Amino acid sequence: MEALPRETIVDVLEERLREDILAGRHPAGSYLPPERRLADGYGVTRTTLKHAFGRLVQAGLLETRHGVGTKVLDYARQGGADLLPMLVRHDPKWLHEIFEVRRSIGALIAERAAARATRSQHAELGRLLEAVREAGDADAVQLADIEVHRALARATGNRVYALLTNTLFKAYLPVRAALRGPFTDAETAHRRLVPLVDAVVSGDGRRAHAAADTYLRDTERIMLEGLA
Amino acid sequence: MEALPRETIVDVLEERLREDILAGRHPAGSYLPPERRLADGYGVTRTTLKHAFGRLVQAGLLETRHGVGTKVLDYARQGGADLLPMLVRHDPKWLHEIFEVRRSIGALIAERAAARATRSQHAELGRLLEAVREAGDADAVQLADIEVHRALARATGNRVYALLTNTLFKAYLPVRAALRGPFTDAETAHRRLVPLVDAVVSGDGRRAHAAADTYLRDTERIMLEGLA
DNA sequence: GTGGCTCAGTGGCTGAGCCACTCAACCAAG
DNA sequence: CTTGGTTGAGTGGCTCAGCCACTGAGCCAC
Repeated sequence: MEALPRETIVDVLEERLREDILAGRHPAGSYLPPERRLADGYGVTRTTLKHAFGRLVQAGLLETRHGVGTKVLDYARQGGADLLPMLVRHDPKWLHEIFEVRRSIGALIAERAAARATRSQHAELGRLLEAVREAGDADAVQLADIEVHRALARATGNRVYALLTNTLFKAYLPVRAALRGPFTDAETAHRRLVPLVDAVVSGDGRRAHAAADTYLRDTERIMLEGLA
Repeated sequence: MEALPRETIVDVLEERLREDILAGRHPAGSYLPPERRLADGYGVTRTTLKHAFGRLVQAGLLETRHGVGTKVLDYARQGGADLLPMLVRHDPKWLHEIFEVRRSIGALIAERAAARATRSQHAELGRLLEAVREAGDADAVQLADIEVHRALARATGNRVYALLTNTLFKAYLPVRAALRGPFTDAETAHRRLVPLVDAVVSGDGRRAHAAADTYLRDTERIMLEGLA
């Protein structure tokens, strides 16, 4: 088992604030009510509210200025990719756009990985691929699959790809359970990955690019079917 | 003028903690000292420390568990792209890797934008391109240039590209001043952008892809020269 | 062994309070 | 009039002391 999530007040408050902002109840460019009043409204302490603010500030949703107030930013303009988990939870339509980007970048990563992966990275890919086949349930298969893609990103030799991959995964992690379609059968999931890993290990960039595209299109289609 | 940054205690503390973590003084997997002791050590209140913690938790550098402690995570494994600004500040070597990714994704964006941009987006690109020429100093040129790229990302019709673009810009924003090389002359900067915008407006995906690649290689080279 | 209890240690959260900053209104000097 | 300084209300930044809630290890009764 893995120990997981506690829902703290700050979590709930952050969620609530985010919803209020994304839903337009606090339009971009406007100022939030003063902290004392807002905290009062939500029934929490100012300190707690500020903790929630801190997260939203970092995410690019808010901007506080000492002595002035807290301004709602336009996330499309100021926000970074780390907003995606929030945005997906707020409106699943984002998933389509995330998948499209994932497909393009995934192909890019496969191509780079084919060109640059080291021997030991080839071996690691093999091990992780095998782990997909041996995973117990859909959940485990999905996680094993993610590990393969992480390893591919590492194999590019560019750590930024690894971080981007993390970001995109985090984006649909909140709705992960609804996207298990491609992973219900370990054997099938494994088979679907083989051409991609093969192409990368063979060092053929073009083939790796194509294989990644195929793989991502297939899994994407199945995932989106599962949603409908 | 633009009103900007205040360096608050939390900012400094966050920076300090981050350095201590990235430098390995708190290795991944280990636990930080208890908040009370750590706050004492840094000479701040526990509340303030927790604000700094909050940011690092969100960035994927720390994980707190009620009743247990605060664990240092492996950012390469858990961290998202929003860590990049921190990482660049800690070690400028990251810039090379960021630039490589920016080049690949930039080309991707240009290609998509060529295929999908609307008439009004074409017009907007024209306006923003003109703004580059008319910008006053290197700083303004750089900002105008960024706006062109933001508009390109929007023109893909996929909002995730816009967020990714923001993320990558934020990554080198902390060292922006050192990367002004390509923007010292507005006329030159403008001329360099023209083929890219032209290709996108013409709707020729292949040409847009190539033009973006050329543009990004050129500016990248000049920026990195400026660093050395 | 097994299960329940206790307790020390940890992070979560509070509420009251002071400090620092910003802005607009006012006012006096020119 | 214009200019420049002062003031005060309102805001976020930060502290402090303290209680609550959770975890895990050790103990104990069964």
